[in-house]
Amino acid sequence: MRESPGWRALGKAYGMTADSETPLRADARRNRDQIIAAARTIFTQQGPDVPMEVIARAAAVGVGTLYRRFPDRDALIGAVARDNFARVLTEARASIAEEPTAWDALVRFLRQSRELKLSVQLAMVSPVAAVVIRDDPLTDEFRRALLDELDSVVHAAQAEGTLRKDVDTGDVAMLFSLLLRQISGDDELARVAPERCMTLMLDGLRAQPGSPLPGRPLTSEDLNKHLTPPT
Amino acid sequence: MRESPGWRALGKAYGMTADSETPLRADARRNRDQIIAAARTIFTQQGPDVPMEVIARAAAVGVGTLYRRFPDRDALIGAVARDNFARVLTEARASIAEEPTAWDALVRFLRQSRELKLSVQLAMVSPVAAVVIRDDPLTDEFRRALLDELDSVVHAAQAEGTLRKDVDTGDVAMLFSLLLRQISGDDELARVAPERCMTLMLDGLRAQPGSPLPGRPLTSEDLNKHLTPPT
DNA sequence: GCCTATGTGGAGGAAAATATTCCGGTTCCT
DNA sequence: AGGAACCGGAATATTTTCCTCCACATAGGC
Repeated sequence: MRESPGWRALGKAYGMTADSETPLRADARRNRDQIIAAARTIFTQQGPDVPMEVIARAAAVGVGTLYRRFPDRDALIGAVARDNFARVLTEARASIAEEPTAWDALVRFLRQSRELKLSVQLAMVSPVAAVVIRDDPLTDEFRRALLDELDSVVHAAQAEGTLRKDVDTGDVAMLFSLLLRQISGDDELARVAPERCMTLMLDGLRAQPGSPLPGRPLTSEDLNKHLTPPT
Repeated sequence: MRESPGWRALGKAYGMTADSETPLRADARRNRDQIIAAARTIFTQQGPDVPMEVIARAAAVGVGTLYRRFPDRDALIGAVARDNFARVLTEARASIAEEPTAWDALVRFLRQSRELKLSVQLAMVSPVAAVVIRDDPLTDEFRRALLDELDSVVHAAQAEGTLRKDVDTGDVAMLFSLLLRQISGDDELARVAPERCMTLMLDGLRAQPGSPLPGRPLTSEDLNKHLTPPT
């Protein structure tokens, strides 16, 4: 009868922010991290509506363990969101700090960041997750901080003359949020296409265009091959 | 016991291509069209995995009617796919015939075509639908014809000098397939964003950039408003 | 090494979502 | 009018998903 009343509610509101309650046994902590890592991957690919068991399997853990650590899906989503937003923020700051120009920082940030995908997915695509995020003050804080950083790069790039003046942070975020959905399959097309699209989109953003595209042009024959032969 | 053996298989393979079997009573035909129309809308928005009853309701029809006309989901998907591919093909040909330049034809085709969205969704995003399409010779024919048309516009635009030379039909299709997923919600952001993205992407494709963007720049504050206040 | 609080896996029953059948009643067509 | 074709949706079957529970395992202080 260890559970005092309100324990669950507290856990759900603030999550396990490292310092909460008893400091988890070593293996428990490891499992918890695996769960979040697995959920991060799967949420990115399939959205936050996948059955809990899928996540448990991917984390090499029993469903029981998952439920013990996260009382319901919302708790899990919340934890993943906090973790993910923090990562994105870190990446953004690193880009800004390490790249010579604002444009380079922007490009690096957008290119390297698979994490960003998940953030946008959680915040803007999935209605369920959006609610969870709105109700979690910590996540909300991360989100604000992130947007501040983005704002500063975007405006700096415009001051540099590398980013067109008729867009703003919202446009940039929206544009790249479109890279969300994966093409099904795992052939060359599915692998190369996102990079090419990314480059084309960056050319669209740039004040003057002209970047070379990676890979070779994808023809309609490529699409055919993607549709027909696998089996 | 009207159903001779093989009837279902035949119906599934070729679908009701207007001339199949007995020519359907008037009300039946009407209902069938409503079903396909409804399915088209819903598939576009939510993908082809929605419960059958949702489609029936949207078509103002009982589930029974739906199942009578389409023995299973695959049959429905097949019918919608044929209908949709045919529409896209028509739109493509109209664009090519009526626009003065290849670039204009391309832009019009990509802009106006909500249908295209569904085609790409069915053919490339949903694995289930992809299988159905692959197994249906008629749909396959449509798809080839469509890609031929696309090929010709793309190459014509390149010959004109309006489309960059380092892309091909596959790139164009992929890029716009990204416009698939909607942002959740129905506020200004959700309404304006797609158009802006479309224009940015076209700028990225264009040999020289410079189109004015519709609407006003979306700021990070716009994103905030989208996330917080509704209720 | 031993002991116990803490943690684990996953079977299994409850609940929800979805698919599919069936038939009394209605509508079209000649 | 009259019969074949068709309709709606309640009822039933099936599948998916959730979540609890407990016999067994392990970490880690002593």
